[in-house]
Amino acid sequence: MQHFIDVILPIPLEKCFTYSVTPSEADFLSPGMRVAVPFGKSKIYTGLVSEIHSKAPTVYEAKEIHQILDETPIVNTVQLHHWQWICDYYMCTIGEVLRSALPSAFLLESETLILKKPHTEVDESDLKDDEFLVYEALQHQSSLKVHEVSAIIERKNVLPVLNRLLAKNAIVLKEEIYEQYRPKLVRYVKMGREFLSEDKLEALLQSLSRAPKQSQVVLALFQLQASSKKPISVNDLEKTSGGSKAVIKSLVDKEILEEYYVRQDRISYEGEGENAEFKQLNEIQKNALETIVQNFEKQKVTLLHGVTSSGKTEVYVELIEKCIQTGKQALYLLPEIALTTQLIARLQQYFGDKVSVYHSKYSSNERVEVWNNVLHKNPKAQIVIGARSALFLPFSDLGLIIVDEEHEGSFKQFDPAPRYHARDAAIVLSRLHTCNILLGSATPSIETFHNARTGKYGYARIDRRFGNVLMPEMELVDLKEQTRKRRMKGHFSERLLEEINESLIEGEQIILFQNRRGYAPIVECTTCGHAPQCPNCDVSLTYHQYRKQLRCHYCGHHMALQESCLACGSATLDTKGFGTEQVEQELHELFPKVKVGRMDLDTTRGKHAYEKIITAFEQQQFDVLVGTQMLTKGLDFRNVGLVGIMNADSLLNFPDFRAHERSFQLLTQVAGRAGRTKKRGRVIIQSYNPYHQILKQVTTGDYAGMYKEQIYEREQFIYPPTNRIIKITFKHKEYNRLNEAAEWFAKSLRNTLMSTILGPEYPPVARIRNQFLKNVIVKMSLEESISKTKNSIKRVEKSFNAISQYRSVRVIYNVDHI
DNA sequence: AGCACGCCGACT
DNA sequence: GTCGGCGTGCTC
Repeated sequence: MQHFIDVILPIPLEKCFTYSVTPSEADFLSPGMRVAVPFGKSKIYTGLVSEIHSKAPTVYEAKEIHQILDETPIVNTVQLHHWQWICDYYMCTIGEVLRSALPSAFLLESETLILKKPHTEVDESDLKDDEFLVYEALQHQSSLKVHEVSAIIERKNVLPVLNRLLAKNAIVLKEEIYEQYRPKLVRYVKMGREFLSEDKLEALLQSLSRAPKQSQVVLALFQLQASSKKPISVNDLEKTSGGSKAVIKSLVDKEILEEYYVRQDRISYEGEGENAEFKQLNEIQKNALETIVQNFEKQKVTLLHGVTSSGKTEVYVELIEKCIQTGKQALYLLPEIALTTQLIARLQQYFGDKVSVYHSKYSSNERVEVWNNVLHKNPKAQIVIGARSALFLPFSDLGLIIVDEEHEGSFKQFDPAPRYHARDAAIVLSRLHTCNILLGSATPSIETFHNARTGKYGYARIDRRFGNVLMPEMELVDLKEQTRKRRMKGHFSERLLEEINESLIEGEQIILFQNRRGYAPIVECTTCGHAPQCPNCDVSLTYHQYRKQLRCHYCGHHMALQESCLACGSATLDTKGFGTEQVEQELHELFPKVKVGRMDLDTTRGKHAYEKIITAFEQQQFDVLVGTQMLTKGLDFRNVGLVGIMNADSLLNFPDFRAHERSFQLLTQVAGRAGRTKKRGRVIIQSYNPYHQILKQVTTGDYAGMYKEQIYEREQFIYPPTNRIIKITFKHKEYNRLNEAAEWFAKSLRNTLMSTILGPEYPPVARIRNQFLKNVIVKMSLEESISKTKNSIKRVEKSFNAISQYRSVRVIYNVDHI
């Protein structure tokens, strides 16, 4: 009987690929193991075995696999089911899910090697110049890589040359794959066996009397060995002995020292271990915990709705403790930016080295280690705290998932596919594991709160801050009036300045929030009205003062700021709008002595920049922190007495059905940074529209009112949660072709679907990186079958792709888009 | 997604 | 005349 395997390849293709295997391979393999398989003319890819069977494909000859890469599966069957759900629900291919789920070091790709053909003589005069160069290089080196060849002949396209050399019988090609994961090895040394006794050592030191450095190293090593049983790394020896690497090496060469390697984990917790006492929960927290546990017993997804700084984390800690006591694994999901060292350190204090962290700032090798620890149920990874991609780890026995800051839009992956929502995918995962899941937020998303209201989810509430700290006092400032009365200094109202002054006198710190980075989003000529635009995108360029640059926030295009207008030549340039840089600068002018820090994408570029700013602010190295959204997430600063929102309108006027919900959440969260200790914090919200309903609801903490109004609007205008939406984006570099294609698609959808179809419409930024964009939104009632509708959409896409002018237009699905 | 194949302009 | 541009089609 012939044997075959179905393989998932990390490429965006609907089809499954079948390869043939030998009986013994079929016996050895099981789903979830990686195999290297030939794909296309020459490439070798890593794929994942999804099924082993004996149904021979009918329309093609299955290729044989190249090699088996794993001894045991690295992905379990629960994961495969979960991935299948993700690709079905979010309308992408399982290959795309695979690609984003596995750490990249697991996905090896082949590299073509060029070798000299053995036992053949080539007439060198027969070779052209560049061919000769390659041939010549191969006389000295056994093999060349493609990029090395391209360096030798100083050209990008090397294939013609290689093909000619192949034809002339001078070279052969070989595909090679490499394991990318390398364990970290640490070099240790010990005394050679012969010199272990005291007298031997003496003799040795005698013989080294003319090599003072070497004897110094030997002595140091001897002392180190005597003082502790621990192995001694080369680095340690180098430091204590003062001898260089070369000295140590020569000792090793003389076999006086013996070196050996030990595999070391890249990520390990060096702290004291579980030393921190669990904080005693207060009555309200206890009640919440009890409600949660009751809901868990009913196997319900549960929402923990606790105001900012109400001590949700302590409740999580209790639940995690309960979970790990049963020997099960726990997953704690957070938005990327909320994964701060503050929080991680806190959890490590409670759970010691049982905590592993997993997120995008980790290198691929580090991720492989966490993956393997989870896979082997290593106690080190019994608790995983991570960003959305931690959802893909190979949990086999999950007991609890916590999705903290559940309302955060960044849980939804935007680009590339799979465009999944980590909260919703986590709920599905919890079902597959029959495990408990808790969603936590101070400002739940309308969706989640709706589910709690209708009884689908359990609901627990903490409506008081921990330690009975009062909610901050909020005040709205009317910018219109302030401007009319000429009470503004730059972008600061009189009230805000008063409060800043008072806080500074009190020695409290201040956070100022402005949801825009750079100095000003528009530079405009007051003579002719010209404003520099990005050549690749339909946006005006933002002025960044620190480099005197105009930058595009969509494609990264930048140019120097011109002294005079590029259109009319006059020097009457003015800026419109303002960003964090300008707030920072005005502060410097208004309060020359005050130290100001800024936290936005521009100041947090480096790997640890983010941490540095937070620590510096924590240690009160500056008094004021100006920043964007980043400030809102899970930061816990003790000494902040005042939060100022420079301009709330930029949030409220966002052209999006979630703008109001998001404004409420963002403003409430920023405000929550104020007064987290005994003294009541103050919040000043500046707005041109202070009577806006949402602002009123923020200041009175009226979540219920906000929910009631929003849910009514969502129902009226056919949006989630009372309906479902799928956004389809079309992308192409030709304006006309895109329009025609999008129109065609929308028309076909209207003909085939019951659903409401919106558009096609241009998004607010209609061109990015020279690609025009157009959106169609499919709105479905909850009664419609999602899978049927999705299938119909896929069928429309098929006929769409059959039209040759349209085929090059990219179609991007975004299910439940944020 | 890659990558080969194939057809057209701009250069040694 | 070749080199290299990117449109089109295929990958078990």
